[in-house]
Amino acid sequence: MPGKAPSNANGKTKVLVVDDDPAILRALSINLSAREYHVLQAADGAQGLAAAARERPDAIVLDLGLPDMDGSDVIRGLRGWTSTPIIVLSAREQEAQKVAALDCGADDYVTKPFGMDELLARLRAAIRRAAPAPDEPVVETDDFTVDLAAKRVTLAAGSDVRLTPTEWQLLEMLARHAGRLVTGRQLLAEVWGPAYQTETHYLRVYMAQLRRKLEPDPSRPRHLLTEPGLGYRFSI
Amino acid sequence: MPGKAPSNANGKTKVLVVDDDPAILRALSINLSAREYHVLQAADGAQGLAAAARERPDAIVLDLGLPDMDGSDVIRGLRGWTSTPIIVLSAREQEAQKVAALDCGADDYVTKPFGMDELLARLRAAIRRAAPAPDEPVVETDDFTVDLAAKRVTLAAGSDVRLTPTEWQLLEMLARHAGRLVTGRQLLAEVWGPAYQTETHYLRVYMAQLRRKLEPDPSRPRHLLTEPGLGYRFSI
DNA sequence: GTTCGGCGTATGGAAGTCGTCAAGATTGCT
DNA sequence: AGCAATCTTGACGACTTCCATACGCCGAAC
Repeated sequence: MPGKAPSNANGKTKVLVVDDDPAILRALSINLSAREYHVLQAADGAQGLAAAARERPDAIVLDLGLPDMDGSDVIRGLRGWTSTPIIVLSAREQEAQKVAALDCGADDYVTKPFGMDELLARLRAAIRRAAPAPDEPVVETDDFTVDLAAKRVTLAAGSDVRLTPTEWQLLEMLARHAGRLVTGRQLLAEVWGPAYQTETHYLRVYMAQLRRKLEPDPSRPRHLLTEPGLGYRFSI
Repeated sequence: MPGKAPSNANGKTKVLVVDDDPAILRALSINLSAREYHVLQAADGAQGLAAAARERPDAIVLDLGLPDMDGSDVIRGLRGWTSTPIIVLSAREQEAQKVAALDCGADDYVTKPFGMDELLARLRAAIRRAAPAPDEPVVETDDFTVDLAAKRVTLAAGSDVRLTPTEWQLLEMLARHAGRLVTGRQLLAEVWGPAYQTETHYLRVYMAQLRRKLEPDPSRPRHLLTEPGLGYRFSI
């Protein structure tokens, strides 16, 4: 199936379903699982936000009528740090609410009762759109090469470098924005989760590890540069 | 208006509406024009494809019930060469048709009769998604180049300039209003916070630092100009 | 000619940030 | 359960950035 954006180990596309109605949760879960999606569930807004931060789903199906939070606030909470597609479900047929949700950053809006096939089609469309154009899956410098697709780093000498999962995520994030400055907040939110946006400490530790593994002279980095007070930059 | 992706000369977002019903064509045209979109019209599939190729709209609203072609074929004809967002309109409430349209590559699907506000919200959402980079904000002068996205300043000679966070914020603020005058109050409120609107002192210190780093002759600035008694201006 | 207010420049200490090392804590695998 | 790899956490010195003050320059007003 083309157009999917599998992000986890087993190659399945992760979908997070946030709904307080167990019947809907179950129906979606069954249908999505049958189509080889990896389904995560959450019963209210707080759980949904936590699950999204923890699991990094490829798409989110969100019911607006949650018991604990306003739907728009959930959307804003997600959009603060991720651009994962969000498909909103709602029992209410109020146009103003649709407009509000879409303008908060939702990608699509489906009114209950909905047809399962339609929801699945909209989900496919959303995930297809979100799949980033694999424009340049290889970033190359004088000293090493980062292959985003193969998740592999090779030194100029030819030897492969072993990176831990966290190290790789950090390097991937930097390499995807090669040349551009990436703020510490962005990196922390993406790699460790939005709750860690102030733990700048992790960044220092892991940047040091990456430099030790990749830079010819780790104490004078040529590619993994610090912009004091602002963030880091992958310089080719 | 954030989120738009103006692609033509006058800065408006181009929307192509393809529908054989003159009433809908007119209603959409009026509503879109009122919201500062540039509206193009086509009455059947062939005209629609031709207009899309000729005009490169930023989004397309497509009625499925066209007299000359099947709707899915129109979508496929567009998707062969462009990824412009397509929002499908259809009178029929048939789920299978929605699914087919979405799987052909449509981005969204609205069933007639539809609320104008909802359609406009979906249009905004589609255009927002399609604008991956909120354009490439680069401000260039004879002596240096400011790349807002990459947070990078390069001298004409080619060397990068290192700015502190405060220096960068100040320069960014000026560059975003390039050519226009920015008052000291605005700058202070934005960079240091609303409580500092009278501390004009900070401005003098940091403007001096920016000039020293960026101007060929810091004592006779060519781009970071003082408007005595008013504020500062970034002159290209 | 003097005074005054707005502006530009220089400098030093306080506060914060960054890099490094190393010791727990956690996880996953055998 | 035990082991190894990985992730977290803490402490410290080196460095950068920020803020505050002091001083010189210039034009306008008197």
